[in-house]
Amino acid sequence: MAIYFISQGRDEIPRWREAFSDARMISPREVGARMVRGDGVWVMDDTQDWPTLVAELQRRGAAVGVMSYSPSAAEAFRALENGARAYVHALSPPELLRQAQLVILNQGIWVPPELMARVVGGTFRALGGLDQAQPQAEELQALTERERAVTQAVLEGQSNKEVARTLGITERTVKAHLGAVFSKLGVRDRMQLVLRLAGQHTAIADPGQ
Amino acid sequence: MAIYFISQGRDEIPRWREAFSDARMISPREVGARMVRGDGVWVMDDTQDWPTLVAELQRRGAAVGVMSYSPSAAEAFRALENGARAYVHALSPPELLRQAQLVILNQGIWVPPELMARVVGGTFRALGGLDQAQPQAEELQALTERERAVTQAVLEGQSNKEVARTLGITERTVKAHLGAVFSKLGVRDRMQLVLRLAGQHTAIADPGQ
DNA sequence: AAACCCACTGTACCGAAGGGCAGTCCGCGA
DNA sequence: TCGCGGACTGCCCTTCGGTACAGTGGGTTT
Repeated sequence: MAIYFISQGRDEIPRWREAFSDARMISPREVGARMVRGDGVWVMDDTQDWPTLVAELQRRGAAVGVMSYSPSAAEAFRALENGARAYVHALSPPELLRQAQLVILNQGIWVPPELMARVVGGTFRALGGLDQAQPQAEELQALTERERAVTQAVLEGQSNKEVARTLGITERTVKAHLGAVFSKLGVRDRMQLVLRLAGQHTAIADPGQ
Repeated sequence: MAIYFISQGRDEIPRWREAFSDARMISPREVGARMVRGDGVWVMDDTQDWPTLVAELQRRGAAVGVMSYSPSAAEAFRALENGARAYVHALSPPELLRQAQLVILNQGIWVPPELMARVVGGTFRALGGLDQAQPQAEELQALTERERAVTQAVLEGQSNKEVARTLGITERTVKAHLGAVFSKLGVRDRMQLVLRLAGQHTAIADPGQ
């Protein structure tokens, strides 16, 4: 596993040399031939067309980090969107650089604390992180109280017999409720029910076990 | 630096114990008094009011990760919004858990590859470099080719008869494969199978060809 | 050649799941 | 008062799901 550093500027950064003593300076053209899956590559943002380069390296399995002398949230976004896993100030202390290096080599994302909130907050919502969560909750509104309770139990993997016992009713009644749920939600059986509502159980009122 | 684990469920996860042998199970009330700045805390999403707990722990300087049996983009978002630095499947292989642990202790963010794109934005081009990091793929690698195919179909809600038709085999054979899957993954029936692998079927769709 | 894994199939059994038909109780609105 | 919907139940039936027992055939390893 090798570490590479790419920059348009001819001089390397002392901090960086101090942080990664075994790393190698390399040109944007060379890196394509040298690097292998799992390598770490740090790209300075003064590099020609760095977003494209980052995307390419990432696609080929490298853990890519972007460095900048003048960090900005906008540029951090561009870096991350192109597959970079880290975005740091080029003059960060060596310990911090090593830390970021460690993180990205382990499939993590590293951004400066002050940008953290915007990275996790902004994009996610913009992309609709909550996409189909609402529709499902609405679907459940069509169910009666009892039907929801039965559905909840089924979503926990309980059999009809178990549901009957936990709700204090007969297995036949459980089947009756479930039948209503199936037709209301337009599913065939309990399998398709859990498939449709999987991961959504937190949205249903929790009976408290 | 200590590692804590918080869950409402009475049983701890073998995977987790295997990953962090020196970690300690702790209750939501105890953790406030015990933990100090820099500690790592893993919170299961079955914990009462976990988002608030996560926010509080994060505010006090802990590296917090959230675990779930049924990961979803929406829940990952909630976790990160509340200050968690990792969001992982509770049944992830130990190496992966240790990896995530390492990342969050170094101020990084760790999310499953399939959620990465949504956290970071843009299209999912992270696939190439991350294929070996998929937790569920790990889980399924113990299965044979045919067993995976059957599992895939079942995870789409197909009945045994339908699976048989789509794979061009007898229903009896489907049952045979499925039985093997059950025993290998330690589940009782298809219900448990779906509950365990739901939400990840997209990830196991392609390794076929 | 023997041992083994994988894919595949049949017969048979039993419990789970789903649903039709019928009926009871209760509360609520017209 | 009647009608209606929700919750609840019994009986009965069919299909589905899971498994035990019992193989066959192909491929690889020892």
